[in-house]
Amino acid sequence: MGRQPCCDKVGLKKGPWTAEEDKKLINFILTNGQCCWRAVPKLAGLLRCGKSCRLRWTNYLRPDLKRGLLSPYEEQLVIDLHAKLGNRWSKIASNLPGRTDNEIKNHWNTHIKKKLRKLGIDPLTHNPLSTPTPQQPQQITKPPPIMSEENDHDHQNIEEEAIALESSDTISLKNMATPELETIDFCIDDVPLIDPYEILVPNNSSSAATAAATTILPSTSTTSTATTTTTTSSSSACCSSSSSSDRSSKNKFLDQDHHEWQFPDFEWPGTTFDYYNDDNNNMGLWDYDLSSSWDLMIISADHDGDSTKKLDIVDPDPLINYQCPRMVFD
DNA sequence: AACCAAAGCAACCGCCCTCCA
DNA sequence: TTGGAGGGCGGTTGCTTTGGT
Repeated sequence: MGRQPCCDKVGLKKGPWTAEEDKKLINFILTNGQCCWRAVPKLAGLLRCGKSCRLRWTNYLRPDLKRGLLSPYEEQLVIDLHAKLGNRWSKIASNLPGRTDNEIKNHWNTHIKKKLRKLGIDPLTHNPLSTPTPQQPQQITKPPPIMSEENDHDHQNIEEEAIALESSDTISLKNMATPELETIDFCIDDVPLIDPYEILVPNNSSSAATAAATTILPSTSTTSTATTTTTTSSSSACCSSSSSSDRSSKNKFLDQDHHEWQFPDFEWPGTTFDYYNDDNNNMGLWDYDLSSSWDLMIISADHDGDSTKKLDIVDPDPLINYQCPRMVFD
């Protein structure tokens, strides 16, 4: 008995995603959460395979993704993890918040492989290709800690995993949670892969992506702490876009008459999809200015006069005062 | 300016694993 | 226990961009 294809491919669109398709998918996921990818294209009005939708979301549209090149630190971490785990990109990616397995895999194939070969290292075995390279421990400036409360748990996992990986010869990631910049001994096969001038000095104001991932929409919880789930608990987020505490009658997204969630149809800030057109190819829709993007989205929906939309923005500033459900991303 | 090759990366393919009835 | 469904994962493809001539 043959295995059924993941979907009926007849009439389905393939190839690059358009802005319109992205918008539909984002709209759908934000409204309904992630659930049953096979059903997503139909429900979202997309002529795509469910698998394609999932990949597009996880690899490109997810709000907690970092964009842009891997930092030297991340690159080094990838190399070390690859030495231990091999081509298990998802495992490697799980140690790099905001990075996807696909992204890391691509980066490995296009950049790191070459870099290692240039240095006389076999990218497969991590052993010298022919003539051994003189080995020196190198120091690398560690990145700014990701210490917002909502991803504390995530961070803790990363730290634990990193420490677990810390065998005799590799990375010391202890004290990652320390807010001050430190240098740590960083010895991956003791091959210096970066020059000192290549080391980025992290900005303690925290990464934009981290900030973006921090609070997508504020919780209606009465506590002042904005909490967001970690990026790994996919099952808990399935088909849920809010926590139980969010489901209070005070929630402005809750249709009081029908007891249903009402989300606005929204337009992304800008006339066309600005997130495709950033100058640096680094700042995506979800990056630094995410909260303001959502701000615009909410305000826009609020002002378009559509009575079916249940937004009731009382205090647009600060954003934390908005009465809207917390979106759970993973 | 035009052409070509190489590089980069998003997306696809198909196998594998896990869950559940 | 078994088989189907759903999703995850790694490898590969092919389109787009970039750089060189």
